[in-house]
Amino acid sequence: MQTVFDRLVLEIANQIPRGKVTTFGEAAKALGDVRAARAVSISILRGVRRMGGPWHRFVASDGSLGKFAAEKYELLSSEGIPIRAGRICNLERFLMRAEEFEVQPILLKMRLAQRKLRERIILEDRFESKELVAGVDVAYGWEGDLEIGYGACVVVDSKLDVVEVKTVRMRTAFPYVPTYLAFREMPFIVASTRDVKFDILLLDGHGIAHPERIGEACHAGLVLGKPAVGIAKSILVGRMVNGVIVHEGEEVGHVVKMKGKNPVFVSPGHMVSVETSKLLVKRFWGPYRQPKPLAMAHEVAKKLKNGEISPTIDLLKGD
DNA sequence: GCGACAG
DNA sequence: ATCTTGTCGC
Repeated sequence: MQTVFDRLVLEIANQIPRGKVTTFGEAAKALGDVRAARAVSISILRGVRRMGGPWHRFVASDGSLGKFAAEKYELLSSEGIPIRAGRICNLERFLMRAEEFEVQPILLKMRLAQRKLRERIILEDRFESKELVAGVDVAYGWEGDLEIGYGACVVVDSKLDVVEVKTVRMRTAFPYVPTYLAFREMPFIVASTRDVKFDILLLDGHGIAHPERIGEACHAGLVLGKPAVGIAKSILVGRMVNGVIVHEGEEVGHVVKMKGKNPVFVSPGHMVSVETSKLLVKRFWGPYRQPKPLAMAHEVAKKLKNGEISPTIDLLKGD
């Protein structure tokens, strides 16, 4: 119950009267995008339920109860909701739809922000140098109902030697919602790269291979004013055509397949071309399943989460 | 059962 | 991404 998203979900929960229910999807739509349905359910379970709120008035779109069905059955039954075979009967009769909620459509606002920001994306090579490449990654964990993120930035030089490592620990400000990943991870990217010297940024996720053509790598490149490349393990949008990711008729990225490794999907974020993005990923690969800076950042973030190392910056207790 | 949506 | 025992493959 700590993020803006959690507070908005709670507002929705408090607008459902006794004898009514809503679905995770309808609540997500009220917030501006059905894609947030999963995030809504997590927020309900870890936030609203723990604080004793009306968590039971949220069900799946087919009327099934979902997690803690037995407990939810008792609570809904006592409020007059008919349930048979684990499903609400005549769901539409008791359902509150998205339009009935009065809540800030935060995801819609974020989508508009993405559309405004994407106008500034440059898909041409604009390098000062290609000597120092930074990789950033974030690991996540829960402490009760508080979600904590552990960010790591690792910089390597042209010989693939690690020249700098910076880490940060802080609370997560936004849940994971497909196509809005940047809003979850940008705070960690900004904090872990602050005062770090590098020429190119690599991160887990997509660049322009995104439904709005502005994935996390674009967002990060724009905010930091640096060339940035996205490297993902699966496709978000588009189809593979001869090693190229094609979305709505445009070439938005490449499939890079290194010997003995699973393929990765590479798309430019900012100040780099589609072609150069691919070459850079190969150039800084190393003996891992992804480019060395990313593999290292992943390891460091995991160690930080496990308490094996302490953070350069700890925003949990000041610093 | 199908389709599947980065991390 | 995280949750997790035993299981599979080199």
